[in-house]
Amino acid sequence: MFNQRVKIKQLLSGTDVKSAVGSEVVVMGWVRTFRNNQFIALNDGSTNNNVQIVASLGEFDEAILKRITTGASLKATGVVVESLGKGQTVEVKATKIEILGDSDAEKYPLQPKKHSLEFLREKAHLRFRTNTFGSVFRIRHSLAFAVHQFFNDRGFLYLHTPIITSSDAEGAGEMFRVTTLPLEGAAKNEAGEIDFTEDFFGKSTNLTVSGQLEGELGAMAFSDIYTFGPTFRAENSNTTRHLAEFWMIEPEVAFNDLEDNMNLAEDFIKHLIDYVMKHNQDDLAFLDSRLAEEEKQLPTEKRSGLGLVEKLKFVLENGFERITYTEAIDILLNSSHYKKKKFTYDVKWGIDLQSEHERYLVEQHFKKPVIVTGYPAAIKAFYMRMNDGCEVGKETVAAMDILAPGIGEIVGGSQREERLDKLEARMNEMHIPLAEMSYYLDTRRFGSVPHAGFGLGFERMVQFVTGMTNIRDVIAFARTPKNCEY
RNA sequence: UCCUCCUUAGCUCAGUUGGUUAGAGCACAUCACUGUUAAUGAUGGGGUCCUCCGUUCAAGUCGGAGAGGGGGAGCCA
Repeated sequence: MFNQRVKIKQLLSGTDVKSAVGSEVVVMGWVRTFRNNQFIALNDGSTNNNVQIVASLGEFDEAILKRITTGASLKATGVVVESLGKGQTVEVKATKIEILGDSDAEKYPLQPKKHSLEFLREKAHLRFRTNTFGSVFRIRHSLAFAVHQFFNDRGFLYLHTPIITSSDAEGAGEMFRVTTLPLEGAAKNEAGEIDFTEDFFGKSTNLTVSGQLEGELGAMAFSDIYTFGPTFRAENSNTTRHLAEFWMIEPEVAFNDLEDNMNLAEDFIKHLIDYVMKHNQDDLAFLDSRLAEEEKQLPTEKRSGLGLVEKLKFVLENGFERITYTEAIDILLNSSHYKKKKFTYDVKWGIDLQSEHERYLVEQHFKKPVIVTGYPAAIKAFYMRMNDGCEVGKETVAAMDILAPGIGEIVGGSQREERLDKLEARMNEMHIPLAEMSYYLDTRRFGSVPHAGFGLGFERMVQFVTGMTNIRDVIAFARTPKNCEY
Protein backbone atom coordinates (compact mmCIF):
# COMPACT_ATOMS: atom_id res chain seq x y z
CA MET A 1 0.00 0.00 0.00
CA PHE A 2 1.34 3.39 -1.01
CA ASN A 3 -0.70 5.64 1.21
CA GLN A 4 0.27 5.03 4.82
CA ARG A 5 0.89 8.64 5.54
CA VAL A 6 -0.27 10.66 8.48
CA LYS A 7 -2.13 13.85 7.66
CA ILE A 8 -0.30 16.95 8.76
CA LYS A 9 -3.31 18.26 10.64
CA GLN A 10 -3.44 15.07 12.67
CA LEU A 11 0.29 15.06 13.25
CA LEU A 12 0.31 18.62 14.57
CA SER A 13 -2.95 18.72 16.46
CA GLY A 14 -3.04 15.70 18.73
CA THR A 15 -4.22 16.43 22.26
CA ASP A 16 -0.61 16.12 23.33
CA VAL A 17 1.51 16.81 20.29
CA LYS A 18 4.62 15.70 22.06
CA SER A 19 3.20 12.22 22.63
CA ALA A 20 4.09 11.48 19.01
CA VAL A 21 7.76 12.13 19.69
CA GLY A 22 9.87 9.14 18.87
CA SER A 23 7.44 7.50 16.45
CA GLU A 24 8.25 6.99 12.81
CA VAL A 25 5.88 8.69 10.37
CA VAL A 26 5.36 9.12 6.66
CA VAL A 27 4.10 12.51 5.50
CA MET A 28 3.29 13.61 1.97
CA GLY A 29 2.56 17.02 0.64
CA TRP A 30 3.73 20.03 -1.29
CA VAL A 31 6.75 22.15 -0.43
CA ARG A 32 5.91 25.66 0.71
CA THR A 33 9.48 26.79 1.41
CA PHE A 34 12.88 25.18 1.68
CA ARG A 35 15.10 27.14 4.04
CA ASN A 36 18.77 26.93 4.63
CA ASN A 37 19.08 23.80 2.52
CA GLN A 38 17.77 21.90 5.56
CA PHE A 39 14.26 22.89 6.55
CA ILE A 40 11.28 21.96 4.43
CA ALA A 41 7.90 23.50 5.22
CA LEU A 42 5.51 20.85 3.96
CA ASN A 43 1.75 21.29 3.52
CA ASP A 44 -0.91 18.77 2.51
CA GLY A 45 -3.99 20.99 2.59
CA SER A 46 -5.42 19.49 5.77
CA THR A 47 -4.46 22.64 7.64
CA ASN A 48 -2.59 25.88 7.04
CA ASN A 49 0.07 24.74 9.45
CA ASN A 50 3.10 23.24 7.79
CA VAL A 51 5.11 20.42 9.22
CA GLN A 52 8.84 21.10 9.26
CA ILE A 53 10.84 18.30 7.69
CA VAL A 54 14.49 18.46 8.67
CA ALA A 55 16.96 17.20 6.12
CA SER A 56 20.14 17.25 8.18
CA LEU A 57 23.22 18.60 6.44
CA GLY A 58 25.31 16.02 4.69
CA GLU A 59 22.74 13.22 4.98
CA PHE A 60 21.05 13.74 1.63
CA ASP A 61 22.29 13.75 -1.93
CA GLU A 62 22.77 17.14 -3.49
CA ALA A 63 20.71 15.83 -6.43
CA ILE A 64 17.66 15.30 -4.20
CA LEU A 65 18.06 18.60 -2.36
CA LYS A 66 18.12 20.45 -5.70
CA ARG A 67 14.68 19.11 -6.48
CA ILE A 68 13.10 20.33 -3.23
CA THR A 69 11.61 23.49 -4.64
CA THR A 70 8.50 25.51 -3.87
CA GLY A 71 5.50 23.58 -5.20
CA ALA A 72 7.24 20.21 -5.55
CA SER A 73 5.50 17.22 -3.99
CA LEU A 74 7.31 14.73 -1.84
CA LYS A 75 7.08 11.81 0.50
CA ALA A 76 9.13 12.12 3.66
CA THR A 77 9.80 9.30 6.09
CA GLY A 78 11.28 10.16 9.44
CA VAL A 79 11.04 10.33 13.19
CA VAL A 80 8.97 12.86 15.10
CA VAL A 81 11.28 14.89 17.35
CA GLU A 82 10.94 17.88 19.61
CA SER A 83 11.98 20.91 17.61
CA LEU A 84 15.21 22.71 18.36
CA GLY A 85 13.90 25.74 16.52
CA LYS A 86 11.30 28.19 17.76
CA GLY A 87 8.48 28.04 15.23
CA GLN A 88 7.07 24.64 16.11
CA THR A 89 6.93 22.16 18.98
CA VAL A 90 7.65 19.05 16.94
CA GLU A 91 9.20 18.37 13.56
CA VAL A 92 10.08 15.36 11.46
CA LYS A 93 13.74 14.43 11.19
CA ALA A 94 13.85 12.83 7.78
CA THR A 95 15.48 9.50 7.13
CA LYS A 96 14.24 9.29 3.57
CA ILE A 97 12.91 11.86 1.11
CA GLU A 98 11.29 10.86 -2.17
CA ILE A 99 10.34 13.48 -4.73
CA LEU A 100 6.90 12.58 -6.06
CA GLY A 101 6.61 15.43 -8.53
CA ASP A 102 9.12 18.11 -9.49
CA SER A 103 8.19 21.76 -9.74
CA ASP A 104 10.38 24.00 -11.86
CA ALA A 105 11.03 26.88 -9.49
CA GLU A 106 11.56 29.27 -12.36
CA LYS A 107 8.15 28.54 -13.83
CA TYR A 108 6.00 27.83 -10.76
CA PRO A 109 3.86 30.94 -10.35
CA LEU A 110 3.44 30.88 -6.58
CA GLN A 111 6.28 32.15 -4.47
CA PRO A 112 6.83 32.14 -0.73
CA LYS A 113 5.51 35.67 -0.41
CA LYS A 114 2.28 37.60 -0.41
CA HIS A 115 0.41 37.59 -3.69
CA SER A 116 -2.50 39.81 -4.59
CA LEU A 117 -5.95 38.22 -4.71
CA GLU A 118 -6.29 39.55 -8.26
CA PHE A 119 -3.16 37.69 -9.33
CA LEU A 120 -4.30 34.50 -7.62
CA ARG A 121 -7.72 34.80 -9.22
CA GLU A 122 -5.99 34.37 -12.57
CA LYS A 123 -4.19 31.33 -11.19
CA ALA A 124 -7.35 29.80 -9.75
CA HIS A 125 -6.10 26.27 -10.28
CA LEU A 126 -3.09 26.84 -8.02
CA ARG A 127 -4.48 29.27 -5.48
CA PHE A 128 -5.81 26.40 -3.36
CA ARG A 129 -2.20 25.96 -2.30
CA THR A 130 -2.10 29.32 -0.54
CA ASN A 131 -3.02 29.87 3.09
CA THR A 132 -5.83 32.26 2.31
CA PHE A 133 -7.60 30.00 -0.15
CA GLY A 134 -6.80 26.92 1.90
CA SER A 135 -8.71 28.50 4.78
CA VAL A 136 -11.53 29.81 2.60
CA PHE A 137 -12.22 26.47 0.96
CA ARG A 138 -11.97 24.44 4.15
CA ILE A 139 -14.51 26.82 5.65
CA ARG A 140 -16.68 26.56 2.54
CA HIS A 141 -16.66 22.80 2.98
CA SER A 142 -17.63 23.11 6.64
CA LEU A 143 -20.47 25.44 5.79
CA ALA A 144 -21.82 23.02 3.18
CA PHE A 145 -21.70 20.21 5.70
CA ALA A 146 -23.37 22.37 8.34
CA VAL A 147 -26.20 23.18 5.91
CA HIS A 148 -27.10 19.51 5.60
CA GLN A 149 -26.62 18.91 9.30
CA PHE A 150 -28.94 21.75 10.26
CA PHE A 151 -31.80 20.60 8.07
CA ASN A 152 -31.27 16.90 8.66
CA ASP A 153 -31.42 17.45 12.42
CA ARG A 154 -34.77 19.19 11.98
CA GLY A 155 -36.32 16.46 9.83
CA PHE A 156 -36.12 18.29 6.52
CA LEU A 157 -35.95 16.33 3.27
CA TYR A 158 -33.18 17.24 0.84
CA LEU A 159 -35.00 17.63 -2.47
CA HIS A 160 -32.98 17.64 -5.68
CA THR A 161 -34.75 20.10 -7.91
CA PRO A 162 -33.86 20.08 -11.61
CA ILE A 163 -31.02 22.05 -13.16
CA ILE A 164 -32.75 22.22 -16.54
CA THR A 165 -36.20 23.77 -16.46
CA SER A 166 -38.86 24.75 -18.93
CA SER A 167 -40.35 27.33 -16.64
CA ASP A 168 -39.53 30.89 -17.65
CA ALA A 169 -42.07 32.55 -15.42
CA GLU A 170 -40.03 32.84 -12.24
CA GLY A 171 -38.84 36.29 -13.10
CA ALA A 172 -35.71 35.88 -11.04
CA GLY A 173 -33.45 37.07 -13.81
CA GLU A 174 -32.07 36.45 -17.26
CA MET A 175 -31.67 32.77 -18.07
CA PHE A 176 -29.12 30.65 -19.91
CA ARG A 177 -30.75 28.78 -22.76
CA VAL A 178 -30.26 25.03 -22.97
CA THR A 179 -30.55 23.66 -26.48
CA THR A 180 -29.16 21.09 -28.89
CA LEU A 181 -30.40 23.02 -31.91
CA PRO A 182 -27.67 24.19 -34.31
CA LEU A 183 -26.74 27.87 -34.04
CA GLU A 184 -27.10 28.19 -37.81
CA GLY A 185 -30.06 26.93 -39.79
CA ALA A 186 -32.33 25.92 -36.90
CA ALA A 187 -35.86 25.09 -38.07
CA LYS A 188 -38.27 28.02 -37.93
CA ASN A 189 -42.03 28.10 -37.56
CA GLU A 190 -44.47 30.05 -39.74
CA ALA A 191 -43.89 33.22 -37.77
CA GLY A 192 -40.17 33.00 -38.50
CA GLU A 193 -39.28 32.14 -34.91
CA ILE A 194 -37.04 29.25 -33.95
CA ASP A 195 -39.12 26.07 -33.74
CA PHE A 196 -38.38 24.59 -30.35
CA THR A 197 -40.61 21.57 -30.98
CA GLU A 198 -37.53 20.34 -32.89
CA ASP A 199 -35.31 20.86 -29.82
CA PHE A 200 -34.16 18.09 -27.46
CA PHE A 201 -37.03 18.51 -25.02
CA GLY A 202 -39.51 19.58 -27.67
CA LYS A 203 -39.76 22.98 -26.01
CA SER A 204 -37.63 25.91 -24.97
CA THR A 205 -35.52 25.11 -21.91
CA ASN A 206 -33.14 26.97 -19.61
CA LEU A 207 -30.82 26.51 -16.67
CA THR A 208 -32.64 27.03 -13.40
CA VAL A 209 -32.63 30.42 -11.70
CA SER A 210 -34.25 29.04 -8.55
CA GLY A 211 -35.53 25.73 -7.20
CA GLN A 212 -38.27 27.43 -5.23
CA LEU A 213 -41.32 26.56 -7.32
CA GLU A 214 -40.34 22.89 -7.42
CA GLY A 215 -39.47 23.18 -3.73
CA GLU A 216 -43.01 24.29 -2.97
CA LEU A 217 -44.32 21.18 -4.72
CA GLY A 218 -42.14 19.07 -2.41
CA ALA A 219 -43.21 20.94 0.70
CA MET A 220 -46.85 20.20 -0.17
CA ALA A 221 -46.08 16.53 0.49
CA PHE A 222 -43.08 16.29 2.82
CA SER A 223 -43.89 19.40 4.87
CA ASP A 224 -40.26 20.44 5.27
CA ILE A 225 -37.81 20.36 2.40
CA TYR A 226 -34.68 22.17 1.33
CA THR A 227 -32.70 22.38 -1.86
CA PHE A 228 -28.98 23.04 -2.10
CA GLY A 229 -27.60 23.23 -5.58
CA PRO A 230 -26.19 25.33 -8.38
CA THR A 231 -28.23 28.19 -9.79
CA PHE A 232 -27.63 30.21 -12.93
CA ARG A 233 -28.29 33.83 -13.80
CA ALA A 234 -27.32 35.30 -17.16
CA GLU A 235 -27.39 38.85 -15.83
CA ASN A 236 -24.57 41.11 -16.97
CA SER A 237 -23.63 41.83 -13.37
CA ASN A 238 -20.05 42.84 -12.65
CA THR A 239 -19.86 43.21 -8.91
CA THR A 240 -18.09 41.72 -5.91
CA ARG A 241 -21.27 39.84 -4.93
CA HIS A 242 -22.70 38.33 -8.13
CA LEU A 243 -21.86 35.17 -10.04
CA ALA A 244 -23.42 33.67 -13.16
CA GLU A 245 -23.21 30.24 -11.49
CA PHE A 246 -23.72 30.14 -7.75
CA TRP A 247 -25.04 27.81 -5.08
CA MET A 248 -28.25 28.49 -3.27
CA ILE A 249 -30.03 26.94 -0.32
CA GLU A 250 -33.81 27.13 -0.44
CA PRO A 251 -35.88 25.67 2.38
CA GLU A 252 -39.63 25.52 1.90
CA VAL A 253 -41.85 24.73 4.87
CA ALA A 254 -45.54 23.88 4.95
CA PHE A 255 -47.56 25.37 7.84
CA ASN A 256 -44.96 28.12 8.43
CA ASP A 257 -45.90 31.78 8.41
CA LEU A 258 -43.58 34.72 7.94
CA GLU A 259 -42.47 34.81 11.55
CA ASP A 260 -41.68 31.08 11.54
CA ASN A 261 -39.75 31.73 8.37
CA MET A 262 -37.68 34.49 9.97
CA ASN A 263 -36.97 32.34 12.99
CA LEU A 264 -35.83 29.50 10.76
CA ALA A 265 -33.56 31.75 8.72
CA GLU A 266 -31.99 33.34 11.78
CA ASP A 267 -31.43 29.97 13.47
CA PHE A 268 -29.98 28.64 10.24
CA ILE A 269 -27.47 31.44 9.80
CA LYS A 270 -26.44 31.21 13.42
CA HIS A 271 -25.98 27.46 13.16
CA LEU A 272 -23.67 27.89 10.17
CA ILE A 273 -21.57 30.47 11.99
CA ASP A 274 -21.49 28.42 15.16
CA TYR A 275 -20.39 25.31 13.30
CA VAL A 276 -17.47 27.06 11.62
CA MET A 277 -16.40 28.74 14.85
CA LYS A 278 -16.25 25.32 16.49
CA HIS A 279 -14.62 23.40 13.65
CA ASN A 280 -12.40 25.87 11.80
CA GLN A 281 -10.71 27.83 14.58
CA ASP A 282 -7.29 27.84 12.91
CA ASP A 283 -8.66 28.93 9.57
CA LEU A 284 -10.78 31.68 11.11
CA ALA A 285 -7.81 32.87 13.14
CA PHE A 286 -5.71 33.03 9.99
CA LEU A 287 -8.35 34.97 8.06
CA ASP A 288 -8.91 37.21 11.07
CA SER A 289 -5.27 38.24 11.23
CA ARG A 290 -5.11 38.56 7.47
CA LEU A 291 -8.02 40.99 7.55
CA ALA A 292 -6.59 42.86 10.52
CA GLU A 293 -3.41 43.36 8.55
CA GLU A 294 -5.37 44.62 5.59
CA GLU A 295 -7.36 46.97 7.80
CA LYS A 296 -4.15 48.62 8.94
CA GLN A 297 -3.62 49.82 5.39
CA LEU A 298 -7.00 51.54 5.35
CA PRO A 299 -7.75 55.05 6.56
CA THR A 300 -9.37 55.05 10.01
CA GLU A 301 -12.87 55.93 8.80
CA LYS A 302 -12.94 52.93 6.47
CA ARG A 303 -12.02 50.40 9.14
CA SER A 304 -14.79 48.14 10.32
CA GLY A 305 -13.82 48.27 13.99
CA LEU A 306 -14.66 44.63 14.64
CA GLY A 307 -12.33 41.77 13.81
CA LEU A 308 -13.69 38.82 11.85
CA VAL A 309 -14.07 36.49 14.82
CA GLU A 310 -15.47 39.31 16.96
CA LYS A 311 -18.01 40.06 14.25
CA LEU A 312 -19.14 36.42 14.01
CA LYS A 313 -19.38 36.17 17.76
CA PHE A 314 -21.43 39.33 17.91
CA VAL A 315 -23.86 38.05 15.27
CA LEU A 316 -24.17 34.77 17.12
CA GLU A 317 -24.95 36.39 20.45
CA ASN A 318 -27.40 39.05 19.30
CA GLY A 319 -30.86 38.81 17.79
CA PHE A 320 -31.27 40.12 14.29
CA GLU A 321 -33.11 43.43 14.19
CA ARG A 322 -36.61 42.98 12.73
CA ILE A 323 -38.32 45.95 11.14
CA THR A 324 -40.99 46.53 8.53
CA TYR A 325 -40.28 48.14 5.23
CA THR A 326 -42.39 51.12 6.31
CA GLU A 327 -40.28 51.50 9.48
CA ALA A 328 -37.13 51.24 7.40
CA ILE A 329 -38.30 54.08 5.17
CA ASP A 330 -39.07 56.19 8.26
CA ILE A 331 -35.63 55.54 9.73
CA LEU A 332 -34.01 56.56 6.46
CA LEU A 333 -36.16 59.70 6.15
CA ASN A 334 -35.31 60.75 9.70
CA SER A 335 -31.61 60.07 9.39
CA SER A 336 -29.12 62.91 9.39
CA HIS A 337 -27.61 61.14 6.40
CA TYR A 338 -30.83 61.82 4.48
CA LYS A 339 -31.20 65.33 5.77
CA LYS A 340 -27.67 66.13 4.65
CA LYS A 341 -28.65 64.75 1.22
CA LYS A 342 -25.95 62.12 1.31
CA PHE A 343 -28.05 59.46 -0.43
CA THR A 344 -27.73 59.31 -4.20
CA TYR A 345 -31.20 57.81 -4.56
CA ASP A 346 -34.29 59.46 -3.14
CA VAL A 347 -36.16 57.82 -0.29
CA LYS A 348 -39.93 57.50 -0.28
CA TRP A 349 -42.47 54.77 0.38
CA GLY A 350 -42.67 52.50 -2.63
CA ILE A 351 -39.03 52.51 -3.73
CA ASP A 352 -36.94 49.39 -3.69
CA LEU A 353 -34.23 49.84 -1.07
CA GLN A 354 -30.95 50.68 -2.78
CA SER A 355 -27.59 49.29 -1.70
CA GLU A 356 -26.74 52.58 0.00
CA HIS A 357 -29.99 52.43 2.00
CA GLU A 358 -29.42 48.85 3.07
CA ARG A 359 -25.85 49.67 4.05
CA TYR A 360 -27.01 52.62 6.11
CA LEU A 361 -29.56 50.55 7.99
CA VAL A 362 -27.19 47.67 8.67
CA GLU A 363 -23.82 49.35 9.08
CA GLN A 364 -24.70 52.79 10.47
CA HIS A 365 -28.06 52.57 12.20
CA PHE A 366 -28.39 49.09 13.70
CA LYS A 367 -24.83 47.80 13.29
CA LYS A 368 -26.05 44.20 13.03
CA PRO A 369 -28.03 41.98 10.65
CA VAL A 370 -31.47 43.36 9.91
CA ILE A 371 -34.60 41.57 8.70
CA VAL A 372 -36.89 43.82 6.70
CA THR A 373 -40.47 42.62 6.20
CA GLY A 374 -43.60 43.79 4.44
CA TYR A 375 -42.29 45.19 1.19
CA PRO A 376 -44.62 46.93 -1.29
CA ALA A 377 -46.32 44.33 -3.46
CA ALA A 378 -45.43 46.30 -6.58
CA ILE A 379 -41.70 45.56 -6.28
CA LYS A 380 -41.93 41.89 -5.29
CA ALA A 381 -42.59 38.54 -6.97
CA PHE A 382 -46.02 37.11 -7.78
CA TYR A 383 -45.89 34.20 -5.34
CA MET A 384 -45.53 36.32 -2.20
CA ARG A 385 -48.57 36.44 0.07
CA MET A 386 -50.61 39.65 -0.01
CA ASN A 387 -50.96 41.17 3.44
CA ASP A 388 -54.57 41.66 4.48
CA GLY A 389 -56.04 45.02 5.42
CA CYS A 390 -53.59 47.24 3.55
CA GLU A 391 -54.41 50.83 2.71
CA VAL A 392 -55.36 51.09 -0.97
CA GLY A 393 -52.27 51.89 -3.04
CA LYS A 394 -50.04 50.75 -0.21
CA GLU A 395 -50.45 47.00 -0.56
CA THR A 396 -47.63 44.99 0.96
CA VAL A 397 -46.59 41.35 0.81
CA ALA A 398 -45.28 38.98 3.49
CA ALA A 399 -41.72 39.19 2.21
CA MET A 400 -38.53 39.28 4.24
CA ASP A 401 -34.97 40.13 3.32
CA ILE A 402 -32.05 39.61 5.64
CA LEU A 403 -29.38 42.24 5.20
CA ALA A 404 -25.88 41.52 6.44
CA PRO A 405 -23.06 43.98 7.09
CA GLY A 406 -20.68 44.19 4.15
CA ILE A 407 -22.71 41.85 1.97
CA GLY A 408 -26.16 43.34 1.67
CA GLU A 409 -28.99 40.96 0.94
CA ILE A 410 -27.97 37.48 2.06
CA VAL A 411 -31.46 35.98 2.32
CA GLY A 412 -34.62 36.72 0.40
CA GLY A 413 -37.82 34.95 1.34
CA SER A 414 -41.52 35.18 1.94
CA GLN A 415 -44.68 33.52 3.07
CA ARG A 416 -46.22 32.25 -0.15
CA GLU A 417 -49.69 33.09 -1.43
CA GLU A 418 -51.69 29.96 -0.69
CA ARG A 419 -55.12 31.34 -1.75
CA LEU A 420 -55.81 30.31 -5.33
CA ASP A 421 -58.03 33.26 -6.27
CA LYS A 422 -55.56 35.84 -4.95
CA LEU A 423 -52.63 34.09 -6.59
CA GLU A 424 -54.36 33.91 -9.97
CA ALA A 425 -55.40 37.54 -9.77
CA ARG A 426 -51.82 38.56 -9.03
CA MET A 427 -50.42 36.44 -11.85
CA ASN A 428 -52.87 37.94 -14.32
CA GLU A 429 -51.88 41.41 -13.16
CA MET A 430 -48.24 40.57 -13.79
CA HIS A 431 -48.96 38.91 -17.15
CA ILE A 432 -47.75 35.49 -16.08
CA PRO A 433 -49.33 32.77 -18.28
CA LEU A 434 -51.51 30.67 -15.98
CA ALA A 435 -51.67 27.76 -18.40
CA GLU A 436 -47.92 27.17 -18.24
CA MET A 437 -48.01 27.33 -14.44
CA SER A 438 -50.92 24.94 -14.06
CA TYR A 439 -48.76 22.35 -12.30
CA TYR A 440 -47.78 24.97 -9.72
CA LEU A 441 -51.35 26.13 -9.20
CA ASP A 442 -52.37 22.54 -8.48
CA THR A 443 -50.70 22.94 -5.06
CA ARG A 444 -53.32 25.60 -4.32
CA ARG A 445 -56.14 23.55 -5.84
CA PHE A 446 -55.58 20.38 -3.86
CA GLY A 447 -54.97 20.77 -0.16
CA SER A 448 -53.34 24.17 -0.17
CA VAL A 449 -51.74 25.21 3.13
CA PRO A 450 -49.96 28.29 4.39
CA HIS A 451 -46.25 27.89 3.74
CA ALA A 452 -43.08 29.91 3.59
CA GLY A 453 -39.49 29.66 2.47
CA PHE A 454 -36.38 31.58 1.61
CA GLY A 455 -33.24 31.49 -0.48
CA LEU A 456 -29.78 31.95 0.96
CA GLY A 457 -26.90 32.66 -1.41
CA PHE A 458 -24.25 30.18 -0.32
CA GLU A 459 -21.30 32.19 -1.63
CA ARG A 460 -22.53 35.30 0.17
CA MET A 461 -22.66 33.27 3.36
CA VAL A 462 -19.09 32.10 2.72
CA GLN A 463 -18.11 35.73 2.13
CA PHE A 464 -19.69 36.77 5.39
CA VAL A 465 -17.97 34.05 7.42
CA THR A 466 -14.53 34.37 5.79
CA GLY A 467 -14.55 38.15 5.41
CA MET A 468 -13.55 37.81 1.76
CA THR A 469 -14.75 40.91 -0.04
CA ASN A 470 -14.95 39.52 -3.60
CA ILE A 471 -17.36 36.67 -4.29
CA ARG A 472 -14.98 35.32 -6.96
CA ASP A 473 -12.64 34.37 -4.15
CA VAL A 474 -15.05 32.07 -2.33
CA ILE A 475 -15.99 29.76 -5.22
CA ALA A 476 -13.46 27.41 -6.78
CA PHE A 477 -13.87 28.48 -10.38
CA ALA A 478 -15.91 31.63 -10.77
CA ARG A 479 -18.22 32.15 -13.72
CA THR A 480 -18.82 35.81 -14.40
CA PRO A 481 -19.56 37.80 -17.58
CA LYS A 482 -16.74 37.33 -20.09
CA ASN A 483 -14.93 34.93 -17.80
CA CYS A 484 -15.12 31.14 -17.90
CA GLU A 485 -11.52 29.96 -17.57
CA TYR A 486 -10.75 26.43 -16.45
C1' U B 1 -24.79 48.01 -19.04
C1' C B 2 -23.08 52.81 -16.63
C1' C B 3 -19.31 55.65 -13.63
C1' U B 4 -14.29 55.58 -11.97
C1' C B 5 -9.27 54.05 -11.27
C1' C B 6 -5.34 50.95 -12.92
C1' U B 7 -1.90 48.19 -16.66
C1' U B 8 6.39 49.17 -16.17
C1' A B 9 11.03 42.34 -14.90
C1' G B 10 7.99 35.86 -13.05
C1' C B 11 5.50 38.76 -8.45
C1' U B 12 4.85 43.61 -5.57
C1' C B 13 5.88 48.32 -6.97
C1' A B 14 9.08 53.24 -7.89
C1' G B 15 10.07 56.10 -12.25
C1' U B 16 10.80 63.96 -11.30
C1' U B 17 8.51 69.80 -15.66
C1' G B 18 8.56 64.78 -21.83
C1' G B 19 15.42 64.26 -22.29
C1' U B 20 21.49 59.74 -22.28
C1' U B 21 21.91 52.94 -21.16
C1' A B 22 14.11 52.28 -17.27
C1' G B 23 15.22 51.01 -11.20
C1' A B 24 14.27 48.47 -6.09
C1' G B 25 12.62 44.29 -3.09
C1' C B 26 11.16 39.34 -3.66
C1' A B 27 11.78 35.10 -7.12
C1' C B 28 15.66 32.61 -10.29
C1' A B 29 21.24 31.16 -11.17
C1' U B 30 26.33 30.81 -8.98
C1' C B 31 29.26 31.10 -4.57
C1' A B 32 29.67 31.58 0.80
C1' C B 33 27.35 30.41 5.45
C1' U B 34 24.51 26.61 8.19
C1' G B 35 18.88 25.45 13.65
C1' U B 36 16.29 28.21 9.71
C1' U B 37 10.83 30.31 10.36
C1' A B 38 9.00 34.53 3.60
C1' A B 39 16.99 32.52 6.63
C1' U B 40 21.27 35.69 5.53
C1' G B 41 25.55 37.94 2.57
C1' A B 42 28.00 38.65 -2.29
C1' U B 43 27.71 38.35 -7.58
C1' G B 44 24.82 37.64 -12.00
C1' G B 45 20.92 36.89 -15.77
C1' G B 46 16.09 38.85 -16.66
C1' G B 47 11.92 44.39 -19.98
C1' U B 48 6.88 44.14 -26.63
C1' C B 49 6.98 50.03 -20.20
C1' C B 50 -0.91 46.23 -22.38
C1' U B 51 -2.00 47.18 -28.03
C1' C B 52 -2.69 50.55 -32.07
C1' C B 53 -2.84 55.58 -33.81
C1' G B 54 -1.37 60.61 -32.98
C1' U B 55 1.47 65.24 -30.95
C1' U B 56 6.85 66.23 -30.52
C1' C B 57 13.68 67.10 -32.35
C1' A B 58 12.56 63.46 -28.40
C1' A B 59 7.01 59.53 -25.30
C1' G B 60 7.11 54.64 -19.86
C1' U B 61 5.64 59.98 -19.19
C1' C B 62 1.07 64.06 -23.27
C1' G B 63 -3.75 63.09 -26.45
C1' G B 64 -7.31 59.51 -28.85
C1' A B 65 -9.23 54.56 -29.68
C1' G B 66 -9.19 49.45 -28.17
C1' A B 67 -8.13 45.21 -24.78
C1' G B 68 -7.61 43.30 -19.82
C1' G B 69 -8.17 44.02 -14.54
C1' G B 70 -9.82 46.53 -9.78
C1' G B 71 -13.55 49.42 -7.14
C1' G B 72 -18.53 51.53 -7.17
C1' A B 73 -23.76 51.48 -9.26
C1' G B 74 -28.00 48.90 -11.44
C1' C B 75 -30.23 43.74 -11.33
C1' C B 76 -30.21 40.11 -7.34
C1' A B 77 -28.83 35.60 -3.72
